[in-house]
Amino acid sequence: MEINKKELVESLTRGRNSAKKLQNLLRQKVKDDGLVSVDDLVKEISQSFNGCLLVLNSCNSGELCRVPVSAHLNSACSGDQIPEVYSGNTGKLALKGRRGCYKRRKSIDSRVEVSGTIEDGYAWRKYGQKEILNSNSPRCYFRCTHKQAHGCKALKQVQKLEDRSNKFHIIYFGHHTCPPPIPNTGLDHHNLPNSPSTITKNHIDPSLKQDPSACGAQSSPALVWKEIFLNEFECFKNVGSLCDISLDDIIFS
DNA sequence: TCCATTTGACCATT
DNA sequence: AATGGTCAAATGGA
Repeated sequence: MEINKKELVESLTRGRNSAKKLQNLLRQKVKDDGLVSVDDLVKEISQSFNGCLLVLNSCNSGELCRVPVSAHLNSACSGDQIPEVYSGNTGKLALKGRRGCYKRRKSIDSRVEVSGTIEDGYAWRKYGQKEILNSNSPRCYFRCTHKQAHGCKALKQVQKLEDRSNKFHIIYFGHHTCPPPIPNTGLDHHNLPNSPSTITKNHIDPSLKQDPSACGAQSSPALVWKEIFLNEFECFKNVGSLCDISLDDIIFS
């Protein structure tokens, strides 16, 4: 695999520097004084990772292809503005009058996978399905099963690819704030249902019923960003040629 | 009874 | 007006 390492390092360095600035902003709660805005930093970080991933993807290696999304759902709306509307099934709270008063998601905190399986270990609940124009396959919408229990805002969209590869185009939005899944072992795997959308929280973590508060849902913004970079770094490492780069060389040195 | 899925309707965005 | 994302009632399975 031939990789333009210099270009990668430059792009990662830009991302690191921007991340540091953003981290300082978040830590010190420095208000935007006109020098650098949070939005600019976020955009720069995203573009930096885009550049890296484009270089990596150009190597055409591996079964799994992960690229950032730049063309999906461009909007200035924030997911935080989505009103909390509980399911009619629970009967806890139904803001019927506000139905549809939601905002489309930002594209910045999203990523794409093309994979032969839609299973990722997390428990997802399907909340919608749409026929998409010029596509034979419907798009399915999933949210984290722990959305109500832990306030986890992770979402994903799954659509079968048009070709005959039996692969799926998966778009993830947001990051899990619920407990991570138990790594699959040979013993555990056969206990999981076939469809990830039917994986219940008990399959993932049976202890949740006893201690629903042990989820770490109150992550600080700085920690959330660090988690994002950790995930991306693991992705880079999996490609193979960056094994000689340590995490400390990339992030938060 | 509880929870997940289905699916038509609603509504924001383009 | 078209499109796509989400809601929520209805339904079914465990």
